[in-house]
Amino acid sequence: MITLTEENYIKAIYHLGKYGKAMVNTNAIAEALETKASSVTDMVKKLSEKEYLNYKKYQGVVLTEKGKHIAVNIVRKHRLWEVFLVEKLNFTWDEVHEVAEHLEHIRSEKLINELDAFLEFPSYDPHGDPIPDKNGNFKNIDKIALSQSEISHIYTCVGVKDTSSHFLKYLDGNKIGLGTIIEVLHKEPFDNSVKIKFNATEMVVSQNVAKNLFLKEV
Amino acid sequence: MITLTEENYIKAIYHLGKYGKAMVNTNAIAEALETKASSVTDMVKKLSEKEYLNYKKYQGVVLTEKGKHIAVNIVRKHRLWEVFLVEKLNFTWDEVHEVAEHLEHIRSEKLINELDAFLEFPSYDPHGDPIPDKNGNFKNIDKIALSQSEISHIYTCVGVKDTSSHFLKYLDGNKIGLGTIIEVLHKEPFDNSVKIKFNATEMVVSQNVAKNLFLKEV
DNA sequence: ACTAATATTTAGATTAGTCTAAATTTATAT
DNA sequence: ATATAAATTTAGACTAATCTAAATATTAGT
Ligand SMILES: [Mn+2]
Ligand SMILES: [Mn+2]
Ligand SMILES: [Mn+2]
Ligand SMILES: [Mn+2]
Repeated sequence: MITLTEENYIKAIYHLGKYGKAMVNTNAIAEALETKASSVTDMVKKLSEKEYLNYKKYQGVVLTEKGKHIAVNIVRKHRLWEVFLVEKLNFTWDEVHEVAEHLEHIRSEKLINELDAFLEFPSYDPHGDPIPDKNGNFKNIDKIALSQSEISHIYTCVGVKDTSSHFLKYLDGNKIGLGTIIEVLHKEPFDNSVKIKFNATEMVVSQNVAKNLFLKEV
Repeated sequence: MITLTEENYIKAIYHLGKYGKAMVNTNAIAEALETKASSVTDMVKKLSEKEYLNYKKYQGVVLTEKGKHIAVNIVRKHRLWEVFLVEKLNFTWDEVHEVAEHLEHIRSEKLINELDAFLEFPSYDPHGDPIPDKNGNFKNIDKIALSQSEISHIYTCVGVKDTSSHFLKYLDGNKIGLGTIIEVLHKEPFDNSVKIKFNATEMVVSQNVAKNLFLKEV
């Protein structure tokens, strides 16, 4: 049996280990879960014992296949619930995360597969993140950050990296959302800000914004 | 802050105290929650401390208004989720209880009120139990058990008392469900069995069944 | 009214998850 | 190479929820 807390650790480690990084270190996990490093050490020993991950003292952890499988299933549930909340219950994309954080732990194969069908097997969640299917496969779109874009090219906005309420509300306020068509007008080398144009509006966004907005060439 | 376990105790006490019974006793709670009497005593002290109920040593407990409010809210969530599972996700009425047992603890005002609206404000759950509205009011239908029925009267089946999978599957197997029109043909004094007729079918049901099937005079 | 059976509470132990503070290891910087 | 800083682990303590076994209170039967 796996506990809710264990699930949260495994998911956090999965997300932290996603981009490169051979090993995920203790402090990173502690920060992600808003807990203390000493608590992480304890839990990581237990998860290692249960073979959800491999743990090298003072080095960090790597999920096993068994651990990855658990993680992907939680991500699947999290993102499907997010779609449900936005599509069916009038939640905005900045409201869904907190509730999905709890719904993701409800354990019922039938529930999640029926929900998937009810939502007509969505491939992406409200933040543009891919939703694994019931076998754990997800179609990864090849997206780039706005900061990686090329001048005078035209892109569609397909996702966000930062899913915090602050950032999402900033985008809402500026009428940028998934599907928005963006032309890159200028990239300022001095502060890495980017001048963009969309729906006849021109605006300059900071490097911070540019790094957190994902695009796909149209 | 109230824990998931506390919520389960409060809900169990609410259901046990519903019919008459001034006080709910320790063993009844222990049985309902499949735990030991000593655990109940501990928890009941804590809930009393937090003013969710009044506890008289060796006598039992009664929920306070504060406790009742919590209980009704959990019941509301439980029954709304049950409706969702049946209406939208193809669950049968004997499959919903277990999952709803977990979903009922998800805490989000918006979630539950939007779900309520999405389901078009249902008044009854799949077992015929009334669903409290957001203010905690529920319209109680005046129903009687089949065992209380009168000969040659005609009734509509409006609910079940026992919501166990066993009983529900028995009803399914005999094509009895909510909405079924039933005529009472004979009541056998010897064993309290009842002979009924519905959809041109005649059958005899045991006292056990007769006590767990709720009817309303048509 | 007294005894026996039943119900309930207490005492003490256990497990999961967490924390602070101290000890240890690894990384960095002269 | 050595000292210092940063990261990590250990030790010991705490809370929530549970259990078993023993003690105590209530109820029922004669
Ligand atoms: Mn979570
Ligand atoms: Mn998301
Ligand atoms: Mn529950
Ligand atoms: Mn029900």
